[in-house]
Amino acid sequence: MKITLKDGSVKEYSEAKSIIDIAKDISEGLARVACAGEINGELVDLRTEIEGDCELNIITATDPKALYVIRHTASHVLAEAVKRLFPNAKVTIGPAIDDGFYYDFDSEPFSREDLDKIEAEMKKIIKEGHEITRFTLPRAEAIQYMEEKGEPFKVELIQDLPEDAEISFYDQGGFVDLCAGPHLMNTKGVKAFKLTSSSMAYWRGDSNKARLQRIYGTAYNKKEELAAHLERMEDAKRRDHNRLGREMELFTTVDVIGQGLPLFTPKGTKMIMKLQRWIEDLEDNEWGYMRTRTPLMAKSDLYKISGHWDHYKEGMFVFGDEEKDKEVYALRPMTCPFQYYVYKNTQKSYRDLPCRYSETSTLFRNEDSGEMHGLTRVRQFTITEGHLIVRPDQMVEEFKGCLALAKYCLETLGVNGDVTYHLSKWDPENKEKYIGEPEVWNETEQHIRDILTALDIPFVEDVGEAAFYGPKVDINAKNVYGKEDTMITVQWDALLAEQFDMYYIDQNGDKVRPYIIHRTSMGCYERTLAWLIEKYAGKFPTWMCAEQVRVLPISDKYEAYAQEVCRALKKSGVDATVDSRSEKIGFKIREARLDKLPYMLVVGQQEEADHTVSVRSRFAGDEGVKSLDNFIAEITEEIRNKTIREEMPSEEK
RNA sequence: GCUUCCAUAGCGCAGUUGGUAGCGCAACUGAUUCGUAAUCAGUAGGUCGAGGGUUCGAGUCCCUUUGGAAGCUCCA
Repeated sequence: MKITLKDGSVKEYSEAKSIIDIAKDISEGLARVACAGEINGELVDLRTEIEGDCELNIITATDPKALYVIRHTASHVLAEAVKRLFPNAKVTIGPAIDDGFYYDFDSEPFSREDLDKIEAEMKKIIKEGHEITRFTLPRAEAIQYMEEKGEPFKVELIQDLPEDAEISFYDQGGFVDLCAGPHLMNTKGVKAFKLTSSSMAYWRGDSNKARLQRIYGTAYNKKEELAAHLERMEDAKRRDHNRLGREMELFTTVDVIGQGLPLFTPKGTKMIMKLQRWIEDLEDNEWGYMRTRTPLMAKSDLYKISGHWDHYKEGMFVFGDEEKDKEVYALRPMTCPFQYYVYKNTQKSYRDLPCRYSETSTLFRNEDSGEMHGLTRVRQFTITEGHLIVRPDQMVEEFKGCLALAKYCLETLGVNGDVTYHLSKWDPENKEKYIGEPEVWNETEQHIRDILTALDIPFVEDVGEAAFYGPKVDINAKNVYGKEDTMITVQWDALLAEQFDMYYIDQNGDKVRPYIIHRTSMGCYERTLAWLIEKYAGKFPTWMCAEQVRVLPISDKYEAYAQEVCRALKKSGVDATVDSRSEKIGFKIREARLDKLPYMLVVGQQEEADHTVSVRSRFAGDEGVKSLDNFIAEITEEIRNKTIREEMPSEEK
């Protein structure tokens, strides 16, 4: 057989040979650093026997793909260490994940001290340098083997595998774990790892099943890479909006007000208002939207028509008891039906469509108490929410327009490169969660697929993520810790018009059901602000800053001029303040830097005499002396264009 | 809702085997009037989240409870 290597060279063997033996054949050095193989692009174990012609890439420790194998082996070392220290713990599963690995145990909870002990034990196991060997058993024998070892979770895993499956195990010096691999050849290959945290997890993610203890860790090829990763995690903590947003006094929470109900301070409110004014004007002036203003609550009757009463009652704040009270009200968890009744206010002709309604809409959702987090999961939030009532023949064009608007918003915020697009589909296996016919679902999903393809937007498809009334496009972003949240959603709805008896009159004078697009252009302000805080680490583009310029008089003598400068800036729409405290200029600059202000204007005798300002910015440091008029012209231009200036390297002290 | 951890001045923290509640920043008062990242001096601020228990004595140990964090589950 012929084996083509990565560099194009070809090796020929007369009989089947394992990848590790091929590596040894090439050089002993290569065999030492080999972590896995890649046969025709598929990651496989080094022990894999190659039987026919193929392309082989031997993955070495420095290859990023090796991390998956290193981490997987690290999770086995973790399991062995736990079994040594806690013999009663039962092992379950332990995969490699994006930035590390975890292993779930049925055990008493682990404390940080336990993790430290386990970490020390893992180091011992690695130092002992156990050879890792692989063997297989027929299914029945595998079950018996794991039963004898007293590992019921492993038995359950094997029972789910096909009858005729050959079950693979990995043995590292006596510790044997059911595993599909791939793994390193020796525990020594785990060179740099750290256990990061422990938490609770359910067996197979099912809250009705056993509660397990999950230990998270991370592993890298080199100690420096591990250190860099831990440094990134520290940086993420510094950027965390839930911490930085409070530090910067953008928002706060109060225990007597309640969980998931953030309060925005003047600074945070100003930022949100800048975003809101921008979006409202943009939608109304350039994208043909009409603004509505509808109630924050409604009688249960409305939600019964919309289907929310049956599908989403648990998530709503409901006032009153249906048994006792004549009328029951609920705060709205969405805007849709309210805007439908705006549409229904007058009879519409086909000429009136599309009707693009938008509203800066406050919504209420009764999330579970453990779900709330900073500004990203809250019980009251305000979203730039809209519904487009369109003729079926306009649907594709309008849906495209919604995505184009969303993309424009993301670009302006400077975050378009950080998102992923998802086509969220229904789940045909779970029909009771959705309304409408399967054919309609498949048809609309294909329409959206075509639109995304036409717009040249790369996307992934997620089963079971659709709204109950239709499929949608979700635009997701990751937070500093890599957790994904939906920022923007555009939803296709060919069904709810029926429930609300919405129609328009077509050319023939017939009543026709319109289609509906549920969409947001920038998402909800709370979540978007959280995202911006983390993206910019609090150093926002000038246009969205609550305080854009601070005028710093050298001494009290120049306060009058400083106030004059400030007034001139405010008159031009720039958010400016004066730091008139009797402090030294160095101190005022330090504070302004810590407040992450874009611009500081130092003014003293010279500036007052020449009607100039000494400009110091977050982007370029000392920008020199400019005439006041010039500075105002520049900064108003920067704000109007929503320019994102490049930050200079941090000189924080 | 579940598991673990945490809760001490406005914020960030320290507080020894249980023995008189502390530090830094901020705040306030005064002095200083200064040219690009911290001027000096002083003052005030706390039922140690709440409730109960053990003890001669609890910030510290135990129980209950409230809130926060991480993770899980859920998410129109």
